[in-house]
Amino acid sequence: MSTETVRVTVDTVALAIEQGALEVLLIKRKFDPFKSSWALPGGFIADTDKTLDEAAARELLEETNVGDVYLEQLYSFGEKGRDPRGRTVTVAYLALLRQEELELKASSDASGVAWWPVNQLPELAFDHADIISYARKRLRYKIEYSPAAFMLIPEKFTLRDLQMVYEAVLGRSVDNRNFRKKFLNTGVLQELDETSQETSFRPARLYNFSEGEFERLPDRPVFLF
Amino acid sequence: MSTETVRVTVDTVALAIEQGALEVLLIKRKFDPFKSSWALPGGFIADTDKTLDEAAARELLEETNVGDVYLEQLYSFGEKGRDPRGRTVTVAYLALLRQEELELKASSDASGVAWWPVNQLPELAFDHADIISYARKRLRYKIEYSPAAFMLIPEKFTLRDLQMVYEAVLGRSVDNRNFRKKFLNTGVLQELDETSQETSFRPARLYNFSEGEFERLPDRPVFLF
DNA sequence: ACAAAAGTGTTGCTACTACACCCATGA
DNA sequence: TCATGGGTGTAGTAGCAACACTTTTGT
Repeated sequence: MSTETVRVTVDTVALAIEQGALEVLLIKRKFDPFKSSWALPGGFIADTDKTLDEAAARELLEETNVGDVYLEQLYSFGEKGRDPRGRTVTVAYLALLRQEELELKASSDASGVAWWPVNQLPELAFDHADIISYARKRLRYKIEYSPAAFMLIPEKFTLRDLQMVYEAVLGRSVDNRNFRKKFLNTGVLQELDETSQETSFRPARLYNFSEGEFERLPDRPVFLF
Repeated sequence: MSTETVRVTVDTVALAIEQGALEVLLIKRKFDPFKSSWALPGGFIADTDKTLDEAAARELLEETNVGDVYLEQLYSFGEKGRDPRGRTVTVAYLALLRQEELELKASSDASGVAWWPVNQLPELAFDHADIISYARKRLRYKIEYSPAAFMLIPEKFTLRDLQMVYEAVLGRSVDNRNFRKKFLNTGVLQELDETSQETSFRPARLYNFSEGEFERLPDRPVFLF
């Protein structure tokens, strides 16, 4: 039995929807290894972190100025050779957020922070491309039986906003009549007395997500389209 | 940013069905901390392990003599204080196996190896009770959309064997007519020309699981009962 | 009046649930 | 012939997929 220790990092795949496309938050590395490559925000566990979740939240906040966010642990990566400095285990996290509410700010460890469309990523450091595709797969499953989609849109949203999330994540279009019918039937959408901002065409009704109604659903719901 | 290193272990929740009940494989610790408590088999990553999966397989083999097994990564636990020796991150694995095919053998690090019914566990070391309940939850989801159930029964099985797995994992009984109909309709069961061993009552037909047919199913199948 | 997206119903079909009895075998 | 689990069918229902047009609004 080996008692030697290894390095452990916590890296986050933060996803958001921008104009109907799924985007991921990346930082540009300032130091070696992979200096000036793009990479996932994250870093080594600190002694002050009581939990791994806390470490992920702290790193995300420090490196990108993004806080107060939905986070869930994804998977751990520990293949030998994935970090040239020596064995490193990375606990990957998934974050879901509303891009518009955020003000990015690069940390001193990074020479940049930016959103990148997941379908046009730059060269990435380490095995971060694998981690991102794992996160996308998880999200695809997740929106089918959880309210994950609502973390990607504003509190008040139109049915079209919601449908766009499903289309962006699933990568295909869905029938709008069936989509509305099914979602309205679940009862988790609370109709508001407001409509979307004036556009040059017909304004759409706004809705809220009702956490309470969601919890009250029998079994696991299936939001499959 | 802290660059200090931490200990990383890989621990496995190995599950099997015995007489209709779900059981987990535990070892009795020979050394402190938690000397002579029961715990999950596992240990520190070795330099020779190319991947975390490999580390889990190696530890399981060394500590219990169980090899050649289905393994999947579950979740990582890293809360401060979960190991009295200092910060330790544990990457937990799930193993599914057929108990009857195994010959257990405790390693020199352990003073015992045994199967324990998940509903009557002894006091466990560390946070291993939490890890086991996480594994059970994962398995509950998993049998609904994957062929996981077939890893828990012999290659040749009766429909009753299969149903028993679902009942043990879901913790409730299911209607046998509907169960048979649904499973036979999927086409993943290959009817054999054999029947189960002579019993004092009517022998049951044996089946094979057809991996090929499973892969050919459209979308993700839903084995929900 | 036009451009643009919002919003709406029906039909056919599939797949699920609920439910109870006869069958085959060995002792 | 009895005990034991093996094996089967139906009817009602609910929910899904497929499908195209009318409405509302601002310009």
